[in-house]
Amino acid sequence: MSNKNIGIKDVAVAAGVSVTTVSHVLNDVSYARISPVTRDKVRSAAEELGYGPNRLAQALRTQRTGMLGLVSEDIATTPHAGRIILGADEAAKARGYNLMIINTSGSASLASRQADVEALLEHQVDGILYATMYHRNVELPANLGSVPSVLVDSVATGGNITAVIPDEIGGARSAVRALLEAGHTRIGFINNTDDVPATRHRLRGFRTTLTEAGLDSEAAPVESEVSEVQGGYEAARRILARKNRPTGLFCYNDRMAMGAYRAAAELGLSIPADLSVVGFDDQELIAANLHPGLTTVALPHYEMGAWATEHLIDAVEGKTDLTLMALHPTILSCPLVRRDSITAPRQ
Amino acid sequence: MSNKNIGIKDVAVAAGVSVTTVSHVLNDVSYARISPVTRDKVRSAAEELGYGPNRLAQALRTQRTGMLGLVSEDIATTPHAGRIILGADEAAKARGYNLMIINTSGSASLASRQADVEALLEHQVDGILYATMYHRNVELPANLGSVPSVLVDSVATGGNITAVIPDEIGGARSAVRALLEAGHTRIGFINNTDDVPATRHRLRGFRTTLTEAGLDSEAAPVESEVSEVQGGYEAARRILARKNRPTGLFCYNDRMAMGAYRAAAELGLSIPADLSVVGFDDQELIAANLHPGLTTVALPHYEMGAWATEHLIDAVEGKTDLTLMALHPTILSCPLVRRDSITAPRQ
DNA sequence: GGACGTGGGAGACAGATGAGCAACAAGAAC
DNA sequence: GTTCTTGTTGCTCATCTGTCTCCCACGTCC
Repeated sequence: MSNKNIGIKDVAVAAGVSVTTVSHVLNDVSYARISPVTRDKVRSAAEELGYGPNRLAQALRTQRTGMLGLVSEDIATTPHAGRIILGADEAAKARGYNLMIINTSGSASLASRQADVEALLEHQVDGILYATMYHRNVELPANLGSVPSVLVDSVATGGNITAVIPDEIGGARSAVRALLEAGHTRIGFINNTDDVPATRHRLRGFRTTLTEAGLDSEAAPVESEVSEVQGGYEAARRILARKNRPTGLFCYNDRMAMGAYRAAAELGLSIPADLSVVGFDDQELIAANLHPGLTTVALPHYEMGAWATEHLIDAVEGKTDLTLMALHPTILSCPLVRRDSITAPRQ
Repeated sequence: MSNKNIGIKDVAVAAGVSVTTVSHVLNDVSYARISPVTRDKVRSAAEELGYGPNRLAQALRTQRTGMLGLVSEDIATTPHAGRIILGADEAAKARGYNLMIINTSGSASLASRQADVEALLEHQVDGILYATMYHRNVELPANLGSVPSVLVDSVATGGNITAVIPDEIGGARSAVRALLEAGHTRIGFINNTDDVPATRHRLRGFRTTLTEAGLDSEAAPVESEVSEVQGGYEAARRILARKNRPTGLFCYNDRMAMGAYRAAAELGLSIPADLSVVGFDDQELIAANLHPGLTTVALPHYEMGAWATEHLIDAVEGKTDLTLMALHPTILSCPLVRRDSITAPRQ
């Protein structure tokens, strides 16, 4: 209930002490020697007046605003942004920081990205989180370097900025292993056609896991399409039309898996009895609502947001040297979320 | 590329004038009389040094931070939040403001909401946007009143705070009209069981539109369930099992419509040939990806975010008196988004 | 006359703002 | 023709915003 325009000096007058003393008491300044009685007077005066500190003035003096900037791509179009923001917000709140958010578009010009960062800088944010909406290489605005910053879900083209990304390969391996463990020996992969790291990494995870299991590429067909429902449908039609069709299907993402569901339905194949399916992304809206529920690999967006914030704050407070972590991106694992789309193949 | 720690006084030294003059020039102070020559000197000095204003210091003096607080419910769990944020961010950016965002949970205690607002207040935000994730009545933290504020997607229990909400009734009417215009005369409604305004309003829109069309309640069955895919499925099974089953179905939301799709498929009913369906919400992930694409009613989240921000800034700048608008919530229309799930009924 | 216990004064942070001052010109009074 | 008045232009000084922090002051008791 902090009434605006109640300052430290109003508290000082009410408590009958100087502003210095109020500041000392309220901030628990270690070297200040003030009697318990006075401390009480100050504290209760502050309470009664509904005093709340003016963080601006504090910041001006201490050179620390307690604000972190977050520039996030495509806030509205993907649910991933929300999870990053949530992770960042909770981590920040836990340490007394707040988030200033600016949206940018994945296709925004470098100048516009730079203007976004500039706006954050003018507000004297203590650090900046730069979040992209899918794991890829981005060119960063130059002014980003003027405060500690961390990249979320991508790595910089130039390198040397701390970044946190998902373990695409590990996620793909978990997905394929789940199929393997259920007993499948013919497993197909429906991949994306975009040339992004995820495309390559998920494929690599798929391949190496099957190779290790002794399954050759004959039993591991791959079809690629645009990573949407329609693409998934088409790729699934193709892959399921093969002579020796796979009994397990790993899909690049949940949307493509949704397309695969439709393809299977049209072919009279029931999931999971005739075809086991695994997705990627764990988009609740899809994965949990498909019938049967889609087993999929979750992207650690919340965790990346929290990790990045945690370490950014450490850097701001001088507890960490980000440049040391900038050599290699930190990789967070992608856990498998089990639902009902996998079972043992008909022998 | 504003280097930090370059201040107005550095510019003053470089330009060979006083800081006052620099301030006058850079802010285009109307009453300041400064020669064009001096103005140029100042501006180019600022440019060269990469000067950027320190908004904190400005704010301390002017009592205006250029920051708006946005407390948003459940950022991560619904795509709606993202659209509100986007609308708010773009409107704010266009007028030189930035957003400070705090997440809260729909189920958070009043004390915790109050703490969120308090944090915003300590940062001296100029105004606050309070966004809930579904249109309902909320109890607001008391300290919200200390700066101009606008409610997004809800109305306050106490009333008298400016709010903007979607036109649920109009949206429902559009949905039903679309079915009517396609020639349907037996139209069912699958409703939500939660007691929220949307439930009542969509039902009212449904009823009045049909009554106006001369269709009695016999031809307009309603079934209610929890507003998820499963609930939609169950309600659809019931409604489609009726002797004279409807040929058109209006669903409370897209998730329930997704359940209806499944029910139809199981009954061998093809959409839209045997059953036309309309949803509500326009959740892209579902509506655009269902097969056939779901015709649905869009909620104006982006527009509400933008409207609220626009008017909040007007209030902050004294161009509007929010208390005048607080008497009745502003209602934004919900447009119908046509896809492929409606056609004429088989005669 | 130190040591100790208590507390206060005066910048500084970065910039905004309105009153005020110097310099000069034109017009007026003598 | 000199001095005074008045006005205008161009720019600066002092002060203010709310808080922190270094340094100093005052009184008391050994």
